[in-house]
Amino acid sequence: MILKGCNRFQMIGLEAVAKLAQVSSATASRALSRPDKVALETRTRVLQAAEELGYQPNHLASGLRKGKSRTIGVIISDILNPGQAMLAKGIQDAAAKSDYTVFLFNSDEESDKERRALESLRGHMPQGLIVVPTPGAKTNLKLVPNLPTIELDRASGLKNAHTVMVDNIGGTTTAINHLIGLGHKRIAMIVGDFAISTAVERHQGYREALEHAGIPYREDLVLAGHHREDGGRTAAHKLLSKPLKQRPTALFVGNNEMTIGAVLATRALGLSIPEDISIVGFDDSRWAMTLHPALSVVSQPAYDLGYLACETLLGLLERHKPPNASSVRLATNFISRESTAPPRKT
Amino acid sequence: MILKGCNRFQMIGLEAVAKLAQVSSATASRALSRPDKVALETRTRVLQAAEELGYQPNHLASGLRKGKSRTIGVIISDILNPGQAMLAKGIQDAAAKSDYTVFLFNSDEESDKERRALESLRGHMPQGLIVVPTPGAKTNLKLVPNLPTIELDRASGLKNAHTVMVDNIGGTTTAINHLIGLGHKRIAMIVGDFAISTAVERHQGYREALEHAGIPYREDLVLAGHHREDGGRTAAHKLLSKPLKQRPTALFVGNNEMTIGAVLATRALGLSIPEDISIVGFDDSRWAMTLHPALSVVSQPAYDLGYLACETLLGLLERHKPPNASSVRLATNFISRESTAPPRKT
DNA sequence: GTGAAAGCGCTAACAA
DNA sequence: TTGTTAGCGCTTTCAC
Repeated sequence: MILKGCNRFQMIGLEAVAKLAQVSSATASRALSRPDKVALETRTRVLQAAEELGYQPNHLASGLRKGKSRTIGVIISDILNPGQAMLAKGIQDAAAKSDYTVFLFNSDEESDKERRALESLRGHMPQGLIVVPTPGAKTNLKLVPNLPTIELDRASGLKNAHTVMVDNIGGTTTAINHLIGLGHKRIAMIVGDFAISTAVERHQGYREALEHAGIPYREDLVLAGHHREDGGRTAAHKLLSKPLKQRPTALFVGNNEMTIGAVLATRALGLSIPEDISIVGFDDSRWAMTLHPALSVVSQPAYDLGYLACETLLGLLERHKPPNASSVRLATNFISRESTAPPRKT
Repeated sequence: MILKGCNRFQMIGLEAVAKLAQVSSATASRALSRPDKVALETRTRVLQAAEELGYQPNHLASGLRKGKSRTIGVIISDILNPGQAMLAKGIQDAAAKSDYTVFLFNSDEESDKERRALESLRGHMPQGLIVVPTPGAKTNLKLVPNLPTIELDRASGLKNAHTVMVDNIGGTTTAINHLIGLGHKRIAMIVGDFAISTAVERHQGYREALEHAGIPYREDLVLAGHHREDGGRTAAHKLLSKPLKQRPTALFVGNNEMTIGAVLATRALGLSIPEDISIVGFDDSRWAMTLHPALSVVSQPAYDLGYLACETLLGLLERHKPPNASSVRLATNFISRESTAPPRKT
């Protein structure tokens, strides 16, 4: 035990500050965290001492004492997905503004990883949680009862949950209406996993828009792509291999990854966008913009979504009694680029 | 103080486990964290009690006591950059494997944000740090002396630093040699900020490759793009607006963001890739693949880089005396796609 | 192999 | 307004 403190890189404690300022450590603590409870003169002395010594509070100690830690847990589904990364950034920025620190995890859409993340998190005593729930979240979240939680981007289905999401139905109907407006009748959709609320809602939006326009819903034009590029490719391939008369003239794809697959499948089949097939994706990204032709998309305010989720959570933490379940919906924005055009005359 | 424990969502402590197992809390602690110091029979009893109560250790308490917390800090430059996101993912996965938890921060390449991140981090007593250093890191890192640190992707310039980077020089010379091999003579480069080591190294690789081939280095063919899309666009515009005889026939761009700008500038000028200009970027990404024509790039093993950095750090933490500064370089991989071709005959 | 007791750094009663 | 004191939950001496 020669180098006892070698692992502690922060050794100037409140005690030291208190001594230098010639007060008790209790006063020093108060001076730093509840200024109004201390004489101005004492306060300045303490602050100066703290400054001089380069004092940094030990959050582990104060967290232990207070049962709070100025940290929040964040579980997103996949940091590599630009939309999710944007969510994370919005959260980070909002958290930093209020001096909260973020524990970040990826679930990779796996319920199991989500559970493990929650287990890790638990011991660190975060004060709140923001989660993009996997299908298993309804069960997993029981691991952290009483932990104020915001569900982001989609809903786990848990009652009394606070959610921050986009208007998936509205976003989708806008996109579909755009296609209908261009004259499309055979509009296909590649949907995600119905265990995820966004997939359900986008599908619903698609259906509603068609019905509203008096276009019958056809099951054979709706294929599942399971949220992955591969799934999107396979589904698109199947849809676009139909005989010309049955082949859809427009394709709406329910998420980012699947859209890439769909575009690649289209290219592979030698079809051109938008002449042979109009395509609209959900969620904007760099590649959607730089793609040739540039992709029309329903874009989500991902940064704002993350930022708002975090602000909502921190709001919850301030008030002692969390209000009842809240549900926020942000509007999407349809961006018309080059991947949509009227169907080819037959 | 009616709902005393309402903020503590984890209330089953070691004490409770100990009582159920009919041992002292000291023994319970030992049973869980140093099994060999406890009789097998006692151990199983404790484990069972812990299981039964759903005991979860409080990392705040153990961290406080031990001066360690099973957390590491990670500061990347920008989570929205796919390469950086990939680094983060590699780190996360490696950390999770060893049951470490990650505090993630973005510096956005701003020295100031980096400093603030370090300040936040400090109080949480992370056991180590992985940082993609900003130009101010040399100063900022003094905030956390004694904190085992790995510099990732680039070097701060600090002596005795542990670094995990790619072979920027080798990667660049391969790319330039490829262009030279195609017959290019006027090869331009858009460089990054020389305050960042990768920019310096890539520039050096460019220079060396040219010299090695006997092509004179021309300052007017090297422009700074400051790492941003905008900078890339401006620089490319300037380079490609030269009279045909002086205009470069190939362009090597020093990073991701700038490459987008360069490609967009090229399109805006009505030049076609690769007929009018061959372009090679540094760092692969989804948009580079889906771009039309698909972009030839020097790709980096970003996931491995992150994973390795984290493993290196955790290795450092296990051994008590960290070894001397280490420096790891991973190889890059040149991916030839459609954006490079022989120069047009004049 | 086990228990009693001290204490990590901080904050919240309670007194003064 | 300030100091004294008693822990937060855990680990680690030091005895036994």
